[in-house]
Amino acid sequence: MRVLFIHADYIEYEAREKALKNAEEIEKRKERCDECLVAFISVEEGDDGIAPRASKEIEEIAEKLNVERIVLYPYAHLSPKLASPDVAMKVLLNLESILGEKYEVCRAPFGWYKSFVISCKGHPLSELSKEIRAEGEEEEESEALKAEKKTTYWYIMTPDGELHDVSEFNYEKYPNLKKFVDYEISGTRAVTRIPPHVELMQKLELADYEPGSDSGNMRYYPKGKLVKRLIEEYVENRVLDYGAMEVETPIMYDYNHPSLKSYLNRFPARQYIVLSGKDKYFLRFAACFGQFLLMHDATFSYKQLPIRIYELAKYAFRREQKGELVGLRRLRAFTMPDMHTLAADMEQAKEEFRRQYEMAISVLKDFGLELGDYEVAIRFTRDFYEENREFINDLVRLVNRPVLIQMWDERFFYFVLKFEFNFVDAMNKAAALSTVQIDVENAQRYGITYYDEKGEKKNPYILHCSPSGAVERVMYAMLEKAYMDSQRGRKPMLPVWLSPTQVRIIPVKDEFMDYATAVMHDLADLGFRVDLDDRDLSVSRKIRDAEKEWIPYIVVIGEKEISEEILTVRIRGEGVKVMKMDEFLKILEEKVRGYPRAKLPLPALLSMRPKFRG
RNA sequence: GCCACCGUAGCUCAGCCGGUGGAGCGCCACCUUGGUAAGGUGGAGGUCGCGGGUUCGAUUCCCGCCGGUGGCUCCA
Repeated sequence: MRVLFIHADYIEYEAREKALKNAEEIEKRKERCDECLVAFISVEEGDDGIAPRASKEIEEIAEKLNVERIVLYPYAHLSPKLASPDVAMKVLLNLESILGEKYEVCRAPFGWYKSFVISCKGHPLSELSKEIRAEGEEEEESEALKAEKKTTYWYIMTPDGELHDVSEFNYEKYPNLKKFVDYEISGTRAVTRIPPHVELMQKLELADYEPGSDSGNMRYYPKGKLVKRLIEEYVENRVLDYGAMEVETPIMYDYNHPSLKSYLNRFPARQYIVLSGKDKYFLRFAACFGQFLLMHDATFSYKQLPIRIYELAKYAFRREQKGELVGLRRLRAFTMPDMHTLAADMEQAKEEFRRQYEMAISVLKDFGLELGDYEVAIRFTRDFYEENREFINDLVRLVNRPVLIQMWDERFFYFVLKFEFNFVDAMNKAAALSTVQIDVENAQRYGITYYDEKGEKKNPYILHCSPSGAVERVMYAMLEKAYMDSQRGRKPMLPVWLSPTQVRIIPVKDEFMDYATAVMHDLADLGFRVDLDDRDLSVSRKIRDAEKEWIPYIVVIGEKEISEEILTVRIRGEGVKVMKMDEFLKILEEKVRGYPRAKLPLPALLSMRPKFRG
């Protein structure tokens, strides 16, 4: 709430005409008040419960000025983020009644165009403005947080189903789990350097900051765009194979939509707001809304369940705090594969949960991320655990390693069970990748129903699943992992199917260019991403550049290769090997089989490529 | 959002206590035709993040803003 205070000799105002359709009805159009404190007030978003606090602030000033009369004057122009009229009205009425106990209060009518004349006293304290923060809201939030902390229990569960105290567990064999636990519970951080993946995303010309946009909205260079698209395609294929139906839903939603509103209000507002004329919309922060609204209108029966729908939320928007944004790890606009499964009952929900858990493991594996690169967290309510011990144990047994468990006495969120796979990066920070949750709340909130055996309407359980997590975050994890590999003396690289250039051809002299070009075309025709370094540079220099690009296969072509019809291939991380073309093709084919394919994202001749970054 | 640090050529960075700026890489030209991580010579390129202030004079000092990074908070 923003308030402009004027200590006045008098104020006169007159309501002229309605500014809002639902302006309040008034009896007396004209008012005058002498020797008073006038408070021009803008009620802002989130001010719902602010009246008691605001009245204290106003009283304080009134006391200092020693006035008996207070004028509450609704004045919208102090703030760009006004509360809705009904909220503002409520707050003003509240203020009026609280202040009315001690002061004579005039309240100027709400929702009218008014003319006014004011005489300001002009002494040092006679004019001041104040921003009264909706601390009530913050308190509530921290109360909820405190409550969560009070009734949260942390354990490590071993594959035998045993729960161990987090502080007593022996982490010797699981250093990453230790890092993850520390990060989760105490939030330990002790590093001061640019995250490795940020330097890499720039150096490899994958992605970069875009200062022309809002922070946390990235640009992708051709190579980065390719990698991103391949990841998206891959996840999409997996989800469709799993049985999901792809849909597309809007990226913005009515701020005042009833079901959406109650969902939004459960959390501190972190939305991007879009104004369309006078109407307010928020940008989606996940694909949930669109899919829920869509399923609300669908008709289906228990025989069709489970039903799975999927969308690649490009983008999902979250206006994270400035200080939280980092490279590709935490963004304000990101790409989220989001699948929702409607399940008839808890048994079916559990069955799906388990299958999706396994799918997530397999998906990450194809990005080169293995158990141990990431740690498993499983979170649930105590009730759920009591009824499903064996089910939980089974999840831990499946990964065959200790898992972080968080258990709540009460349900704070919309889910009763959730898992995440948390990647532990080079700076010992953790970031969630895959996740699945069993939602027991939103089917009701959105009025999603199916017909059961008796023909009665029932709310299904809803599973939220992102088998990979945000696409940008997958890129982040791959780059961080590559960096950690290089620290251990291994050559950093992306999986071959994701490498922007899979094969680089380097002719030893200009005269071999025709032959080299022919080799390039042979490979390209088979769907591999091949390019050719035709620049006027030494062979070793070209090799160096290719290595810096993490190219998995470098083929040098000279006299020997041409006369003997062989290929000399420098395989990343393995060394130089001489082979026949068909042998090379076999190796390549094996590396990309089953993965999405795409064309080279840049001109095939290196001499034709711009430099996007240094 | 709060606190701290940083912002000099496309990139990475040097520039002491105020007197209008340098290197390497990259780019362009020429020479060089090369065999598995940098061949040589020359040239172009800068409102020193933006806006104010102090000063005869500011890249340098002060304030504000923007952007990046780290910490706190947060992470539906």
